[in-house]
Amino acid sequence: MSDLLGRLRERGWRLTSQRRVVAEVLDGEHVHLTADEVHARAVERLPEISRATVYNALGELVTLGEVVELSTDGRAKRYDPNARHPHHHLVCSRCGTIRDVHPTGDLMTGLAAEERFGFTVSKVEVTYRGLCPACAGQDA
Amino acid sequence: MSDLLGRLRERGWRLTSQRRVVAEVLDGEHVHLTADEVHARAVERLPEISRATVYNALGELVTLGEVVELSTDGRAKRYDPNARHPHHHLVCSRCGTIRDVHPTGDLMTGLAAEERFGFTVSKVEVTYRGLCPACAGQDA
DNA sequence: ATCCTACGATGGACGCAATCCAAGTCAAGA
DNA sequence: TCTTGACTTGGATTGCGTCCATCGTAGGAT
Repeated sequence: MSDLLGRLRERGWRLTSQRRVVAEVLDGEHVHLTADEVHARAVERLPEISRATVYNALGELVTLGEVVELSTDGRAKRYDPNARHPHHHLVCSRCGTIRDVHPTGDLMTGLAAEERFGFTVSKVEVTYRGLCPACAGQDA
Repeated sequence: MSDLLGRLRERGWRLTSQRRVVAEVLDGEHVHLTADEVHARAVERLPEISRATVYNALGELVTLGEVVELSTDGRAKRYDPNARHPHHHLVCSRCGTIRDVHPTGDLMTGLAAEERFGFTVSKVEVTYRGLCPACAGQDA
């Protein structure tokens, strides 16, 4: 994120206290909050902020390319602020913990031309699934 | 799917007319129906089948490993019957069309040990995104 | 062929995530 | 300071999925 607020202002984003708080909450590595979690943290700083506003701000940040939306389980979407440094995800199948990962190699070349069905392919998302150390520890 | 019903019977699956219809609807390549779409098609053959039953049957087929659940867009989950032949997906960003693809290369080796955060990684899902020929055709 | 019974089906109520909307509020340029 | 269009609000609404009490039935036993 670093100078997210500066970049947004340059793009003509009207800077309200609500938007500022949402952007501040979404800062750091391995941050993958749901909209409700973002709202809960935003409320700590700005008690009257509404859910609708959080949804609006998140949607705009996604459109602007500053945040990526993840749906790793069919439940609530999660918002990842690390959009400026492309990466993939490692997800615990039991507890849902998510880590950012940076696999090596060109993932794009694996898909042969005759397997593209005429699509113009523009990006690849990779999700590794398994058990995190804590969940692998507990038997069963 | 081929002899899905036979395999299910061997596993002690009680074969009801409802389950048979759900299994029949989920047959073929590049089939990625939502639960509601499965229900709609099932109703054509068995008018009184309920949505709850379709959800139950789909959930069981997923547990049995005969069908995989996809959430490519955060909207309704989709059900892919091709679970016995592992594959990945190519999704149109505009219309949502999904094709099965089989990329070459070992996707697992790309993830360095120090990038695994102690996880025991058991599978990898790859989603290619882009525009299908029809959507790329229309300008805008 | 018939009976039994445990497992499956039903459908309406419920819950969660997300979106919509009309009315009120405010950031930022003049 | 004023003005205005963009933003915020919260309650209603929608979409997707699950739950649950009741009814029905597949398939083994006789």
